[in-house]
Amino acid sequence: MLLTDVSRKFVLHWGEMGSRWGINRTIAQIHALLYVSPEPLNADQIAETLSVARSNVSMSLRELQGWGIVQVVPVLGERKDHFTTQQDVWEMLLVVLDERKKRELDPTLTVLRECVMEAREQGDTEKHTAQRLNELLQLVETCGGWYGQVRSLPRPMLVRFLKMGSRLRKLLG
Amino acid sequence: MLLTDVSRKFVLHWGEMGSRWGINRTIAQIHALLYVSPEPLNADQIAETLSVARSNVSMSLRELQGWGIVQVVPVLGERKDHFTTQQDVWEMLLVVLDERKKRELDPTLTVLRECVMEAREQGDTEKHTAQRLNELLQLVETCGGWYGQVRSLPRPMLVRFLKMGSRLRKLLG
DNA sequence: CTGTAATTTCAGTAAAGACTGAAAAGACAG
DNA sequence: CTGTCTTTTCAGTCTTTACTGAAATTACAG
Repeated sequence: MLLTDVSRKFVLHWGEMGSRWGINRTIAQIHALLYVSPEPLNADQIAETLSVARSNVSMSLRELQGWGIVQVVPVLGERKDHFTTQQDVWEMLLVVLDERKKRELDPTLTVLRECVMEAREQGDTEKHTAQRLNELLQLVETCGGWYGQVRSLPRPMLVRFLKMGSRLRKLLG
Repeated sequence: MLLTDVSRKFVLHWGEMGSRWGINRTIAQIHALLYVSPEPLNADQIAETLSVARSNVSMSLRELQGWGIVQVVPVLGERKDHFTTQQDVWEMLLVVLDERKKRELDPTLTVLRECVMEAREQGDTEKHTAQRLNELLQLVETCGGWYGQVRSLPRPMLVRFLKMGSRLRKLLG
């Protein structure tokens, strides 16, 4: 299995972007590879194509499955597990956002709430801190709530909403 | 300079979150520290409070200034540079999003456009790749365009928009 | 069961990223 | 200028994270 020029370019860039957003480079590359692959790949093919150890692929695939963007598919007449990724990019985006919300935003909300409470208990000593942290908490809560709203829109409406461009302003104005 | 319990908790958490999003832990901690500090701090104070080398603080502050979320403020009767961060959290969020768009989304757009073009040049060989990459490109373009729209709303309208919760659905329905 | 293929685990190692301290450069009062 | 205070740079080191390969485990056909 050899990557074409275009695929290689994409896979490398995707890996790079991943690592800038706190996602392991190899994991992002595997994801990219599966995304452009016309058919499901098995772990050996992935390892060979990306020149990484078989065991590394195994761990990375498990991670991707944990994120919910890669799944095992059976291939007729093949004993090895084969893997694909979501073909619908919007679904993929939402799944990733959900996961990051759960893993990072929600814990931050919890910590901020605790901090604001504790700061208030300290009275005047922490008045300023309480103030600042509360502002941040409001922001995070607002964004989280908004995301929940958007998330619950039926898919076509969501896409329509994002595509509506300059009409957004009119709508609100 | 010793951190209070609340501040320490917040600073540590913020550092942790930063590193999950591809931002150096120390840099995020410095940002958090400045955010809760009632008055501007100089580099030595920061270094002492967070127990990191003075030189590290220097580099990190420079990075934060590059992101546009920390600035130097002169303090009367003080020779050393003092630093603060945006007090308006919304402004802070937008500045960070702008910067990440510029650094990560825009380059990705460029690469995807190139890839789609190159794939199309290959004709049938890369038909599938062209297809997949184009879908991704559409997604990124849509999101980028949408952000541009939202970004250009006057601040109060933007906040109102994010806070509007369940009315969003009605508005679109 | 037994043997073979496939996958996972994990201790050890390699690579990447972050940090330090010493030295250089810059700023500025006298 | 000169001397002092401040900031920056960067080579070397340390820490963290990622990766490998050998061994253990699992899956399953015969």
